[in-house]
Amino acid sequence: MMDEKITHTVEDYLKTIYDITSTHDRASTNQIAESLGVAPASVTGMLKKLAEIDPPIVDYQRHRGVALTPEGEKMALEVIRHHRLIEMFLQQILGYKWDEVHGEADRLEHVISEEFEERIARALGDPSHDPHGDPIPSKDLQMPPSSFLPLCEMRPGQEAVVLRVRDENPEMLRYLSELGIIPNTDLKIVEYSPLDDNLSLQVSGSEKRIVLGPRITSEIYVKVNPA
Amino acid sequence: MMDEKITHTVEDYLKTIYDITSTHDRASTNQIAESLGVAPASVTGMLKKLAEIDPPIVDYQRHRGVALTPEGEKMALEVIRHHRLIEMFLQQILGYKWDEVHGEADRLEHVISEEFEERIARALGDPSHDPHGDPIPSKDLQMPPSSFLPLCEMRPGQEAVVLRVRDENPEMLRYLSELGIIPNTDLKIVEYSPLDDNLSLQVSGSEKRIVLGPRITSEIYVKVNPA
DNA sequence: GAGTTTATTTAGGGATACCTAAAATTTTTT
DNA sequence: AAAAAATTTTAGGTATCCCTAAATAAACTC
Ligand SMILES: [Mn+2]
Ligand SMILES: [Mn+2]
Ligand SMILES: [Mn+2]
Ligand SMILES: [Mn+2]
Repeated sequence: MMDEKITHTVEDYLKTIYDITSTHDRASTNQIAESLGVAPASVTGMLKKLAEIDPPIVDYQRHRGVALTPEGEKMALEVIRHHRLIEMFLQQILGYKWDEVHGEADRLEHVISEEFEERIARALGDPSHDPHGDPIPSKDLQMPPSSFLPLCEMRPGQEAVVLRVRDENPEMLRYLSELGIIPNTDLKIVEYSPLDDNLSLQVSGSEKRIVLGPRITSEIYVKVNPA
Repeated sequence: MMDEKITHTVEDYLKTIYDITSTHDRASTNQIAESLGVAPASVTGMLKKLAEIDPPIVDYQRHRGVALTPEGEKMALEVIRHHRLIEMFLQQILGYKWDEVHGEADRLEHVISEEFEERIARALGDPSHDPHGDPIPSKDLQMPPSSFLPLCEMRPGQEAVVLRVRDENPEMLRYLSELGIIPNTDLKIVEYSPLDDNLSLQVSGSEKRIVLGPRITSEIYVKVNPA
């Protein structure tokens, strides 16, 4: 039947599939299992269920992973909009730090009403990005266009502005904000060491050199300044 | 073991038991079943489970219903504090009407962190009562003292101030606010009709007579003005 | 205090929603 | 075409919450 009730867990599956398919064609069972911290067999079971819903919210093909159907994508964007608006709201209105918002938003995103969503969106002036620079889908679920590259692909001489930092790791977020690396920060790449993929860089306005390993630089997304 | 994780359903049981035992010695199985909309046998099963938790959160005696233990009362007050702070927050900060806050709060109360609780309490200036006049337990879970009588016990000639209105029925709340009957409204009882228990009364400052039946007047709580 | 009524418990199920380990299968790599 | 890797199936499990019908216990009434 149409309009199946969706559980929190299903919403988390949809978010994960959305995330993976933003960089891959389809999301594999193992990728999903890894990301959600469950066994692959659990994922297979769930995917088959999601493909049986009418209308199907995923396109599942045995041994070739899943992609979201248009219906599934809408539902994923709905949850993502909730999550990112809530993060913004916690930071702007309740004074949370940027490393404290993700966990709370992960719980609240499944529970708030459309009314709540609309009211915080209005209170925040319909923001297009959350505290980590993640784009917030509009009310009609259009994702704001944005093109960024991972910092790890930058090379010496290039200058770039930080657009986005992955928000799952609070410790990393605290570390980066201590270094002054947050969305809108201007960076200059000074050195690249191919052996360990470390990047040495400077925050605009400071002389200090900062060295970051690939574990970190792959979680930061930037836009290169035109030379 | 200590520190069992409590489900949302259990939190709802605790709230219900707290509510019933505010006017009765113990809460009977059937009262709880009625209030939660489940079968009496389901309640019995749940109560036995709650009494088995270490430490027990209810004192359950076959055929004599339950009362909360100190531990259970703490947990109930914790949820009630969440609920009422959230209601206040929705009304004061997000601009909800007083009849719209209850449902949203009923979902959010189970999900917010202590951090969230503290931040909205601070943002609201540590309120002692919610939009319906319900007392909000303090951070250390003391219920603010308040003594009120149901409006239905008032008689002609008495004057009283509205302290509290039961918040479960949004339609009634809308009706009452149209009549100007909200917490802090001063009322004067004009007439009592013993046959149907109707009360005729005036809102201070208005000439208009308002007639309310017992279904409504038993949901409004007041403090009598000293004559 | 015996019978009636009401409240509660027992006994037995069912649904949902999720999970895992190990064996079997399919796909990919070499 | 083997071997390796990824995926699926099988078989079974956990936890939570809820239900009805019938038996039992307690409370109430006369
Ligand atoms: Mn929404
Ligand atoms: Mn974010
Ligand atoms: Mn609390
Ligand atoms: Mn209330």
